[in-house]
This record gives sequence, structure tokens and C-alpha cells, in this order.
Amino acid sequence: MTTATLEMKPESAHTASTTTPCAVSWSTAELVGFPDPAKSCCDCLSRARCPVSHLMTADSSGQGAAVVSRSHTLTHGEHLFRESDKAEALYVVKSGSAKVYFTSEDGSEQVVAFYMPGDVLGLDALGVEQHSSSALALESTSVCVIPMAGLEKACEKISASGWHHCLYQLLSRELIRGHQTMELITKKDAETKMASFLLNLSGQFKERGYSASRFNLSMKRSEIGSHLGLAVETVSRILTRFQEDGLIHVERRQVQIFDHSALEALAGCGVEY
Amino acid sequence: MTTATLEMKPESAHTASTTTPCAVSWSTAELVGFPDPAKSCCDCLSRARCPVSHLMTADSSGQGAAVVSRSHTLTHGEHLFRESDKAEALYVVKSGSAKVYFTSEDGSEQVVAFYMPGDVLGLDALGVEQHSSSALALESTSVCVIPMAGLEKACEKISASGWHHCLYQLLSRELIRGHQTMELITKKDAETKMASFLLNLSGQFKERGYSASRFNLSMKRSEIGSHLGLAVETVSRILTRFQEDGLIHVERRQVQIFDHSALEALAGCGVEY
DNA sequence: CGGTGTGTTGACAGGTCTCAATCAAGGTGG
DNA sequence: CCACCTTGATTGAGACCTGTCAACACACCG
Repeated sequence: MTTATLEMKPESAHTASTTTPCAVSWSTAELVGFPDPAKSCCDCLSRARCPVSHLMTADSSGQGAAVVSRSHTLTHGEHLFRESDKAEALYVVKSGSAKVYFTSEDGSEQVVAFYMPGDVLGLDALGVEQHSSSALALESTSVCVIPMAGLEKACEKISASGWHHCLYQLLSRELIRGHQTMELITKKDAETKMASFLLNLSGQFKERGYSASRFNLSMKRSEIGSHLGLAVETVSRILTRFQEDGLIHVERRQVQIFDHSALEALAGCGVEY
Repeated sequence: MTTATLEMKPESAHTASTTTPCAVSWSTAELVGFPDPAKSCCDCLSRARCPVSHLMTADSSGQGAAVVSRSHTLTHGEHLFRESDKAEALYVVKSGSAKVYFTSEDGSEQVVAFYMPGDVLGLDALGVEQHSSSALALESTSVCVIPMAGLEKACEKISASGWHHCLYQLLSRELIRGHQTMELITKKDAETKMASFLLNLSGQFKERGYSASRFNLSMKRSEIGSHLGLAVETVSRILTRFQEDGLIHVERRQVQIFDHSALEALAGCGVEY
């Protein structure tokens, strides 16, 4: 049995300095779409889950490909965008994973959500001029860059209603996702939160064709804690307790789920987030 | 000095049974826009804050008015829509206030957000076929109903890009609002949460031309608690403590803020939510 | 007048945070 | 190749905040 991870061979992963500029940036010239057949949606591993690729293929005019300016690969610790950055593009995760977070006034980090292949990042800046959150790659991660400029053009020319509907759908889902996270955070005890979190993660992997019972966490304990509203120590303790109770096996980032239904019971009889 | 409330004369307010159908419903025929000059945006008290009215007036063709099918008034406890209801419209609050919530699997209620005049409800169903949350009037509340059908028509005919941009903006802001709520919930202690909540509310009233230091809470303590992730008793205790410390005066739903800066200090040196 | 919904207050137990020490892993540099 | 440092993760002890349970006060209404 092989271990299912989002990135089987996470490369050297030398932590990028936090002062480095965002990995994804481009000149104005680059904002003009230039379709690259070799990198089109046809080859994309996340094509099945990608909302954009569906529109591309549905677009018989062939101009759809022009919307995607290019793909980009980030190493662990690199930013896709930062708070107060000018909103320039949407990003579809092709492989790897990322976290979206923002820094609250007291300096603490609030992890909003984790993103996996097929997920779209940057939606919170669609209607405003700048990002209100930061996005960072949790491992070697490749994304599909969809410049806002190209997007507008596509909306005007190519199956406009289809594009808009797609974006509305993505935004609505993002809102709902946020509500679910909200519920998760306000849930009674830490055990419930952690069980829900693990089950949700398990479901995400399953949806993407990976093992639901054995996977790697791409995020740190502290990031899980921030996302769930728990202290790092609590996260660690709960995981240890789950292991002692025979529900899971956990070693560093490796997680194996033994008793799925027991976790469901802890999470409150719900698989969902 | 008069007391600033959203609704100066909350009527009889007999609690509507939860089994009653939603107050806002219409036949297919009604979905066709029929502009009513007497109820147009020109007369609306929330016009200044309403994102839709801006588009209406910007639209020189005069067809904009057709987008808004009609306005509707709800009494305390009536629903605008319920979870799993078919998504039929967006709603702009003209006066009063509403809460959006959903019921989690264990039966508990999770309050997502409170809405005041000028706010738009129902955005989480823009791209999907049905609502994932419920909306309920917290007092006598009137809303402007914008049927999805009419909206699509408007997007096709009338200043399409303007409408879309407006919706994207609303959605993005809703996302950001959700993130801020998320941060609020994960905040360390109950005092911080309550201080932030009061300051946010104060700011909302101020923006709408009401007193920032004296207002009425339209929501129950339990609803505040659900929104902030606190027990009802804790909400009550914190309010009492704030009063004992001379920061505020609170009597039932009436709130008066004495020491704004002290609350800011408690909230973590930030006025914002 | 009693019933219901709402809000307050008290006592208490328990869960979670904080502080702290320890450990493992990996990268760096000599 | 090994010592050193940094980062991440674990574990323990103690304090404190907050949830729970319970009783009570108050307003509204039939």
C-alpha cells in the first residue's frame, strides 16, 4: 500500500524567507494571455476537478485557452499573494496545497482555509482592488494563473454567462465553506474539532482519488490550531489521544485512520466538515 | 437625546411559528419585474447605502427599475428564506435587521451574521440552486426583493459589466466579512469578543447615521452568543462586567457606550470587527 | 393570574491555555 | 562527518476562564 500524498516527492523545500517578494508576479505585457498548447487544460492532472477547464472545453471558439495566462510552480513557503497586494489574478491549484491566512492586529495569524488541487484561490479579491488575505504554498505546489484582465475579456467575448455563473458558483461555495468553518470553530470541544478536521481532510483526499484512510498533512500543528481555534499543544494532545484510543496512527505529518466511524461519532454523526 | 434604533416602533411582534412558510414567496408571474414608481429607489431610505440603487440610477435606459420586483415587509420572527429553500432572489435590507443562521447536525443554531439596512442577503445562493442558510427578521423589517430571474435579465441587457462587478464586490465583501467573523470567534477571551462585537455594531449604526454611542440590540443574548461562540450566560456576564466597570450602560436591549476607547483597548487596539 | 420567553446571577467542575522542558529532524557550517 | 542551531512536535503541571446546571427576576401576553 502506497502512501497517498498530494506531492509524492516534496523537493528540498528550503524555507523561503518571508521577505522575499511573491513568487507569482508579471509585467503588464505578460497579463495578455498567451495560450501554450503544451500547458493547456488537456494535460492538467486536476482537469476533472477544475471549474475553469470545464468552461474551456465547453467553449467551442477555442479562445478560452487565452484566459489562462500561464501556470506557475511554487516551492514550500512561497507566497501566491499577500495581504494588500493588488488583486491581479485567480489561481487554480493544480498540485500541492496552500493555506490562506491573514494577520490580525495583535500579530497572530488566522488560517482561513486550506486549498487542494482543483480549488480556486483569490476569490475574496474578485470585486475589490486588493487582497485581504495571504496565500502560501504548504509544499511544492503548481497553480494555474488566471489574470483578472484576461478574465474580464473572456467574460465579454466568450460565453459570458457561463463564466459569470461559474464565478458565482465558486464564490457561493467559498461562502458556504466559510460558514462551515465557522461552525467548526464554535463547536464545543477540541476533540470534536479535530475529528471533524481529520474527516474533512480524509474526504478531500478521497474526492481527489487518494486514499481516505492514509494521507500526509501538509500543514503544521500550529496551522491546524490556528484554523480550528486551538492551541498547538491541544492539537498535539488530541492527536496523541486519538492514537492511544486506536482511532488513528500519527507520526509527524503521516496520518492513518483506523476507525472512521468512531471519528464520525466524535465529530457529531457527520462526515462533513 | 433620542434613542437610535433601527426601528423606532417595533410592532406587536408576535413571534411567528417556525412552521409557517416564508413570508416572501411569489408566483411565477410575479417574477416578471413590474416597476412601481412609488416604490422605486428614489424614495428608499437606504438608498445611500444600497449597492443596487447605484446601478439603477447609473442606468440611463430606465430599465433598471424593472430588476427590483417589489419590496416586502416582514414582522419579527418571519423568515426571508430557509435552508434548502430554492434560491429565488437577493434581498436588500431597507429598514430593520435580520440574522442569517443555519442549523448544525446536532440541532444547535449557528448565527452566521447580522444584517442591517443597505446589506444584501442571499448571496450564498447566487451560484447554487438552493440556500444553505436561513434568514430571519429580528424586528419589523422591510426588504427589497431582487428576483434572480430579473437579475439575469438585467445582466444581459442593462450595463451587464456594471451589474456583475457590483455582485462580485458584494460577494468579495461577504467573504471578507466572514473571515473577520472567523477571527473574532477564535479570539482568546470572551471580553475581547464582546468588546469587538459592540464596537462593530456601534460602527454599523454610525455608518447609517444613527448614534454610535446609544443603540438598541435587535438580537437576543443567545444569538449574540451563537455568533461569537459563547454561552448565553457568558454574554450576559460580560455585559454586566462592562457596566460595572463603567464602560457601558445596558438594560435589556438598550445599550449605551460610555468609554469607547476602553472598549477598543479590550478589543485589541482595533475599532474594526 | 399564570405561562412563556428572556435575561441575570451563583456555584462548580472541567476543559483548555500558558508556561516550560524535552525531544526529533533537518540544515548549516566548520 | 559531526557539532550546532533552528524549527516543529510532544508532554507535564498548574491556573483560569468558560460552560453547565440551577434558581430566580422581569416583561409580555393570553
